[in-house]
Amino acid sequence: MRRSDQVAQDMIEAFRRGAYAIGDALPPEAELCRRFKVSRATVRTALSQLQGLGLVHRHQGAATRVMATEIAPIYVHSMHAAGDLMNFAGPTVRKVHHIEPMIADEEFAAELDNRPGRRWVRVGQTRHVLGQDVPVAWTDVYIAHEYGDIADEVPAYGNLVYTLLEKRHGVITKEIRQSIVATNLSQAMATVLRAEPGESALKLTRRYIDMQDTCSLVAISTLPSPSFCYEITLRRQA
Amino acid sequence: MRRSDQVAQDMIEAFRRGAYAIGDALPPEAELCRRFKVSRATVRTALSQLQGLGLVHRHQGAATRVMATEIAPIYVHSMHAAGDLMNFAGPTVRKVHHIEPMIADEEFAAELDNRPGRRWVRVGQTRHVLGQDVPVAWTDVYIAHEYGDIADEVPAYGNLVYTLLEKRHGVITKEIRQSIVATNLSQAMATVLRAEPGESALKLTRRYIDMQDTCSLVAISTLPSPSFCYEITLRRQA
DNA sequence: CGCCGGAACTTGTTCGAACAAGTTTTCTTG
DNA sequence: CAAGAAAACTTGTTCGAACAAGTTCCGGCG
Repeated sequence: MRRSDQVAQDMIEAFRRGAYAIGDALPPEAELCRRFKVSRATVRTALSQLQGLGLVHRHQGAATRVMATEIAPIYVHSMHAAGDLMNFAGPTVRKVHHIEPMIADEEFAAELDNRPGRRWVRVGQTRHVLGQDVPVAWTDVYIAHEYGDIADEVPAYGNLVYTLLEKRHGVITKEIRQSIVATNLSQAMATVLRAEPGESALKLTRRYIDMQDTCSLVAISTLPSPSFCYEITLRRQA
Repeated sequence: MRRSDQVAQDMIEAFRRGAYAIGDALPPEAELCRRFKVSRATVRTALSQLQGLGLVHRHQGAATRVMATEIAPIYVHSMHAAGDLMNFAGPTVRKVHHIEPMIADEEFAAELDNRPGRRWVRVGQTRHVLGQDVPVAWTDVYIAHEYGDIADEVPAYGNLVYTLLEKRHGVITKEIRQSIVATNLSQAMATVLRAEPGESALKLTRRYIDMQDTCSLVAISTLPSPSFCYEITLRRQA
């Protein structure tokens, strides 16, 4: 175990024991060095960890103070937009199969935004690992009719479609709601993805919500089982 | 301005200029020291910043590699630990079926932490919606042998197991890595979950990582298809 | 040809030291 | 006594160095 981890753990234990009250000043770093018999670099690494856990507050010149004695159990998942939304093994490229206007019927609206009769442009595409012929996913991208003009740009666009919506129409995506369900491959889907019908697959639905709480972009991806694993890392927050 | 900030800024500028392609290795730290005429500590501080921005990946022994050349907008998903990790419709209760020691063979270690021969205690359990007889999920919880004593406490413990690990042994969970794959129900699993064999299901694997980057707890859940949908909302950060 | 061990290389951790920069305390002075 | 200046103290940043630990590469051996 790293020495800095040992120091951090000892201090967390001391907090738990009630050695300090909230607001109390910790001993100076120099004192902690003597007490734990380590260098200042090690003490500072340990204090950084406590700071990261939200246990202490540090400020140049002032003593380190206790903010909390218990670790608040909040985890965050941060994600770089273009990054792990579609996190396959390595970069993938898009191959557009068709672009067509459509109108959402009752049933279909439930999949999109619960507004039957709304007009959309559907872009059907596959995703491929560079150089590979077999696709790793099928995705239907639904673009609201009023922004449908960007559909023609999609085939030659390397990035995710929502960034195009932002560039061309200034529609800022405020949040992304993603849901994941398991499904069995349909006959048609199995043919496109070169897999067996009935095989298990993940269905990812992503709804992009803008500043007006309107959803103008929906992407529904189907990913055959063995080729895909959806990973998230949740980090403890300050 | 701090020297480390200056170095970081210069490197970000170099990325923007296209000096490196994605996947390229950066020069070694020693080379960067010479180039910027600063100490290794300063270079490392700057590289940490780039890492925090998601621009580079660092790993002991291997060269630092470029992950992205532009700083992408970040979306965060924050979550209360005990909350939506297992977010079914309403609260669920645990029902423990068996507790047994085991040793990870080659194949199984791949599912856990890639350390064959490590000893674990397996707790097999189902989850039930309050008052319902049919389970909504089967979960195998793997506890590292050195903390195996907490296994006996699990059946009567209402919370998630990792909080027990924290309480009894002071093992702080720094991050949770969750992966989701689609699978078909095995005969045995179908029987327990009262479903049809071959039906699609989600397999959730959660690895709890502590401060030393060690994994001492793994939970593998199987959730039959229609009863479960995994939802996340990602918000743009301020 | 493939496998394995070792050498070379790269990043991670810790040490001791010095100075910079901000805060708190003490003391001087009006 | 109060206000301001100085001193003492504390954390922040950087340096140089050494060793630990992991990865990559190359060459020898079967």
